[in-house]
Amino acid sequence: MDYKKVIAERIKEMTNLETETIEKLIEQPPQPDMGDYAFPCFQLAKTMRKAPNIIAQELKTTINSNGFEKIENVGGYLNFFVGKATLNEVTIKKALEEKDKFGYSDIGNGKNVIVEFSSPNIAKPFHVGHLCSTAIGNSLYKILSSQGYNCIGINHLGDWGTQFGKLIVAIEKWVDEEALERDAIKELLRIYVKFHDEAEKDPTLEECARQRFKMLEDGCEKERILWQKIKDLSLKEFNKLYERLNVKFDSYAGESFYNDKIDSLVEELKQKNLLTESKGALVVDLSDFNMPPCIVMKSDGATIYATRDLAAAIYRHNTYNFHKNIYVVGTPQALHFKQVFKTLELMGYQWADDCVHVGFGLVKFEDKKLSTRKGDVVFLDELLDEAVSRSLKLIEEKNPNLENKELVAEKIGIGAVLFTYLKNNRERDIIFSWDDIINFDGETGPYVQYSYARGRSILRKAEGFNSKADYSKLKSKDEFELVKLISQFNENILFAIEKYEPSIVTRYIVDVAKAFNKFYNQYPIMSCDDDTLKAARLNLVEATTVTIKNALSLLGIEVVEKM
RNA sequence: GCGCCUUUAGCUCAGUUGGAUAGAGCAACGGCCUUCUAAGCCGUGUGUCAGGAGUUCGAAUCUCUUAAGGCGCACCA
Repeated sequence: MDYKKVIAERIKEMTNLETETIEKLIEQPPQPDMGDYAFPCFQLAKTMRKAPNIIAQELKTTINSNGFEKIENVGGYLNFFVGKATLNEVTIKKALEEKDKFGYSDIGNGKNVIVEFSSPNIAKPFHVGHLCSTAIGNSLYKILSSQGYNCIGINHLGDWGTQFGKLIVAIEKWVDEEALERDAIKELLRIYVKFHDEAEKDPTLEECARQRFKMLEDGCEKERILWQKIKDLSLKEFNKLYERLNVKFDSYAGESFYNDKIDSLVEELKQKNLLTESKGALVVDLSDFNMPPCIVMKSDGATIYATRDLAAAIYRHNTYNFHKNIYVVGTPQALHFKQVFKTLELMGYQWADDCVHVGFGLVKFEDKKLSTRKGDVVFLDELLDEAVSRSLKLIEEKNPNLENKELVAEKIGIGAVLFTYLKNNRERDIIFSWDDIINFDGETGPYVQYSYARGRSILRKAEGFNSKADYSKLKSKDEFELVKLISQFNENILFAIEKYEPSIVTRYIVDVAKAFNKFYNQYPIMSCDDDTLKAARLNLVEATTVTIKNALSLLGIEVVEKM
C-alpha cells in the first residue's frame, strides 16, 4: 500500500495540483506523534488566496479519510495518521512471505547495467584506498541487482600502461625470483620502487621503460611473456582478497583488453574530424567546453588511459547495450571522465549520457604514523586482520563458549570494516583512526550484526510456538516505529539507486537496528502472557531479522546467528 | 590563475532535494543484567549550520560574495 499515492490522489480531487507534485511535497513529520505523513499547504496559499492554516483546516474537513486512523491540521500542515493495525499486518506478513527477497522489486526490468569497480593496478599492493571502489561498487552491484537490473561487474584492471615498461626493465635488472614466488606483489613493489630510485640517478632508464612499453603494445613476444607473468601473479594475490570480501566480477577485461580496439577508435575519431595535433600528440580539443584537451595518442605513438576508456565505453555499448555504464572511481578523476564522456558525445553517441562517474573521496588516517608503517600505505590485509583479531578478542571476553569463534570473528571484523567504508556519503573523505575500527560500539557493523543475532536468538527459543498473531495489539509507539521503518525498506533502496549511494542503505540499517533494540529492551516477547500479542511480536522480530539480513547483504556483509 | 568539492556539537558525521523545536554516534557523567545476548537500553547538549548579503510565507538546504581547507588542470592512472 502506497500511502503517499493515496494521499496525493485524494488531495488532487480538491486542488488544482498534479498528483506528482503533491507526492513530492508530502513529507514525514519531525515527530512520530505528529503523524506519519504530512502535506504542507503553504504553496496553495497563493493560488487559493487563503492562509495556509485555513486551507489545511478546510482540507481536513472535506478529505476522504478512509483507511486512515485520523487526519489532523496543525498550522499549515495536514497530518495523516495511518491505520496501525493494517500497516502492521501488511508489512510483517510481506517480510515473512518474501524472506530473502523482501525489499526486492523488478523495477529494473532486466536492463543491463555495467558497474566498473575495484580496478586495482597490477603489480601494486592492494591497500586500504582500493577498498572504497571495491566496497561501493560491490554494493551498488547488489543494490541494483535487487531491483531487477541485470548487472555486469567489470574489474577494469590496471594492466596496461607505461608502468609495465618500468616493471619489465626492473625485472630484467633486479628481480629476486625466489622472493617473487613467495610474495609476488611485495617483490614487484620492491623493484618498482628501486626503478624510481635508480631513474633519478640515470634518466635513460625512463626512456628505456617507455620503449619497452611501446614494444609490449606492438606485440613483441618477450615483453608479452613477462607482462603475462606479472599479471598472473598479481591476480592470484588479488583473488585471495576478493574471496575474503566475497566480491565477484563478471569480467576482468582490463585496460590491456582494449589494446586491439585502439586503431579503429583512432580511425573513427579521425573520420569524425575530432582529432587535432598538438605538440606531437593527437588530442580532442575541448576548449569549447571549458576543458583541457582529451589526449588520445601520446607523442611517442603509445596510448593513454583516455584512449582505453573511450575504446572500453564503445566496446561495452556494443557488447552489452547498457542502460547505464557506471564507473566507481575516485573523485580526483572527475575531470578525466568529463572529458571522456564529452568526447563520446562529440562522436555522436547519445548513450554518452548514460555513462556515470560515481566518485568517492580518499581514505585518510587520523594518525599519520599508522599510515606509514609499511612504506607509505596500509595494506588491506593488515586492516582486515586487525579488525578480525580485535573481534576475536571481544568474543573471548564476552562470549567465550561461542562455537566457530574464528569464523564469526572473520565475519564481524570484515563486516565492521565494510560498514565503516559504506557509512558516509561516498564523496566525503573517510578519516580513519585505528580506534574507529577497534571500537565496535554505536553505529557500527557489529552493532547491527548484534541486533540481528539477538533477534535470531529469540526466534530459536520460540521454535514450536504456534499461535495466531493479532497485529492490532502492536500499538505502542516503539513497535509501530519499527514496523514503519521495515515498511520503508524498498523505498530506501530505490533512493540509494537514484543517488548511487550505498550509505543510504547503511544508515537505514542502523535506524532499523536502533528501533529494534529499543523495542527489544522494553517489551517482553517470549514471556508475554497474551499469545496473540506474543505471536505478533515474534513475527515482528522475524520481520526485523529478515530486513537486517537482506539490507546487510546489499552491502556485501554477512550476518551471524550468534555472537 | 581557472575549475570542482568541502566547511553543521569537543571528535566523526546525518539532515529524504526549500518546511514544523537542526539530529545521531563517539568521548564525558549518571542509571538499568534473579526475565528473551549489557557489542545493548534510558537520561544529561547555551550549535554564530564558516562569515556576509540576497531570493520568499519559510533557508543548514537555492543565488551572489568573503574566508579556510582539499582535489584537479597535456602525454601517469
